[in-house]
Amino acid sequence: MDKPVRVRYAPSPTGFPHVGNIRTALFNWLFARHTGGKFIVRIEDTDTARTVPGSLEAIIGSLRWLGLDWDEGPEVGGPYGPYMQSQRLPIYQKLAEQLIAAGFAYRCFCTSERLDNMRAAQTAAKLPLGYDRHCRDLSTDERNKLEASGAPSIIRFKTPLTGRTVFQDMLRGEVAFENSGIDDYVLLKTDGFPVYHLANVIDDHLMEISHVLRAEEWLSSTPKHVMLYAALKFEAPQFAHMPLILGPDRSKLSKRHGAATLTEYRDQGYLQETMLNFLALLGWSLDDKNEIFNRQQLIDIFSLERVSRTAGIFNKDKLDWLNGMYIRTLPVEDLTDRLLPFMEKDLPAEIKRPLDINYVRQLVPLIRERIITLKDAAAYADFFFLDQLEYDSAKLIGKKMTEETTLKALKGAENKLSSLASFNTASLEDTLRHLADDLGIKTGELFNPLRVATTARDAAPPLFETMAVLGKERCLKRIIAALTKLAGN
RNA sequence: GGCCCCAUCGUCUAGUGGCCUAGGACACUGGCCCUUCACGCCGGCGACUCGGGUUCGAAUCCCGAUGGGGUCACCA
Repeated sequence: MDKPVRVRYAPSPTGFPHVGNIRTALFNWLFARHTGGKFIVRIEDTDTARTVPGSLEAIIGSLRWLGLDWDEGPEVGGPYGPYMQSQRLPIYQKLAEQLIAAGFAYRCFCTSERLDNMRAAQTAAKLPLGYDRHCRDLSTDERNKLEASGAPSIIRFKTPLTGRTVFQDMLRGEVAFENSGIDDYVLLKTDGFPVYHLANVIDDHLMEISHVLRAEEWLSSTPKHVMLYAALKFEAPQFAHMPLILGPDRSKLSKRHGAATLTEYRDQGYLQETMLNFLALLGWSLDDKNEIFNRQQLIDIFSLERVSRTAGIFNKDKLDWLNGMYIRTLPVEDLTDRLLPFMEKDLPAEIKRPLDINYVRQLVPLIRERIITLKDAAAYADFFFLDQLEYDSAKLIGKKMTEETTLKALKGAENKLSSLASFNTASLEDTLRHLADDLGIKTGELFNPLRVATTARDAAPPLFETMAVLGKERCLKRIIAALTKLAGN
C-alpha cells in the first residue's frame, strides 16, 4: 500500500546553511535511514540573481561533516537526475505550457512597474496584497496582440476563485485554506526559470518523493502545491511541516542572529557528534530521560511521531554543555588529533610549529574538562608552550602572604625541586607538601604562587600534573623568573 | 491587517483523562569534593496563558479570548 520511502533535502544555494536548515536535512536523513528509504539531495538553484558563490560547497560540506550521506544527488548522481534544477529547465517549461493548454495557467504581461504600483495602492487602501488578475481574463485578441508584440511575459497559476483546499499534515492533521485567499502566483519567470512552487512540485513528483518534510514556513504555501499536483494530475506526497527554530528574539532564525551557520560552529570548535546530537534535539525528543545519542542510536529511535509542533529557541548554553560532554568522553588520542589543528592555528606566532604531538597528548588530559570548544584550547594551554610568561608580579603574592613570605616559598621550592631526582606528579606532591610544612605555611600558600610562577594564571589545571608535564627544567626556569620579578619590585 | 500554525519552569522538553502535591535537561543558585579553576556528586529556585464548558475526575477533550510565530515577491 505504501510507496517506498524517498525523501529529499532541497536547499537553494542562496546562502550558507544555518542550523535550522541542516536540522531539516537531518530529520529527512534520519527518516530515510530509519525506514530503509532513500535520501536525495536536490539543489534548487532557480534564483540566479540571489545565488551566493560558495554556498553550494558550504551545503555539501555541512552535510558531509555531519555524515549525512545521500543516495542520489550532486556528486553521486542517480537515476532521477539531473539533481540541479538549473539543468532541468525544459521540463518545467514544457509542463507550464501544458498547464496553460489545460486551462490551469495563463500568460501574464504585466510589467514589474505596474505590479509595484498595484501593491502600493493596495497597501495604501489597506487591502489584502495580491495580483489583481489583470491578465487572467484577457480576450483572445488582446492576448494574441501582446504575444505577437514580443512583450516579456510570465506564467501564472489560475487559482480557483472559490472552494477550499484541504490536505493532511502528518504532524498537524487536517489543514484547510480558502482558495479565495490564494494568489494567482507565478509559475515561470520572464527568464524562463521556474519559481519554487512549480519546480519543487514537478521534481518531487518526477523523483518519486514519498514524504515532504520541510520547515513550517512552507505550510501556508502547501495549498498552492496541492492544487498544482492536482492540475498536473500528479499524486501528492505526504506532508509534514517541522517546527521552526527561533532566535533569542523569538523570530525565525536567520543570519542576523549571529553565528548561525553550521560551518561556523565547526570552525568555532564544536564537534560533529555534538552538532548531530544537538540538532536532533531541536524539535524532536525521545522521552524524559535520554538525550545523549550517537548517530546509530538516532537512526534507530527517530520517528516523525515524536517531532514537536512547537517552534523552539536555539539554546546556545545547552550546546556548550553538550560539546563539553562530548569533549570529555573522547579518547585522549582522538581529542588530541582534533585539537591539534586548532592549536596550530591559534597559539601565539612565536611558538614553534609544528607542535610536538606527544607533548600535546600529555597536556590534553589536563585541559579536557576545562574547555567547552576545541578553539578554547589555545587560549587555555598557551603557557605550556611559551618561553616567557607575562604576568603582574603582584599576582604571585597570595592573600595572606607578603612579598617576603612569597619569596621564601618560591626560593624553597626552587631549592627542593632542583635536587629532585624524579620529577613526576607523586614526587612533586610529596616534596611540595613537606616543603609547606617545613616553611610553616599552608599548602595553598605555597601552591598558589607556584601556580602563578609556572602558568602565569591563578586558574589552571592541577599543579603537580601541570608541573610534571612542563618538566623540571621549564619549571625551575619559571620559578627563577618569578623570583627575579619579585626582586625587581 | 488577511490567512495559517502553535501554546507546560528563563530555555528545550516528558506528559495523550485518574500514575501529576507535573518528571528530566540546560541556565541560575546553596553545599560537598579540593592547592586554584574545572569536572563530578548532593540540594534549591522555577511552569500547565486566561475564561468557559464536557466529566465522578482535566496539563491532557471541546469552545472562546489572549499571546507568540509563520506567510502574503518574476526569493526559496
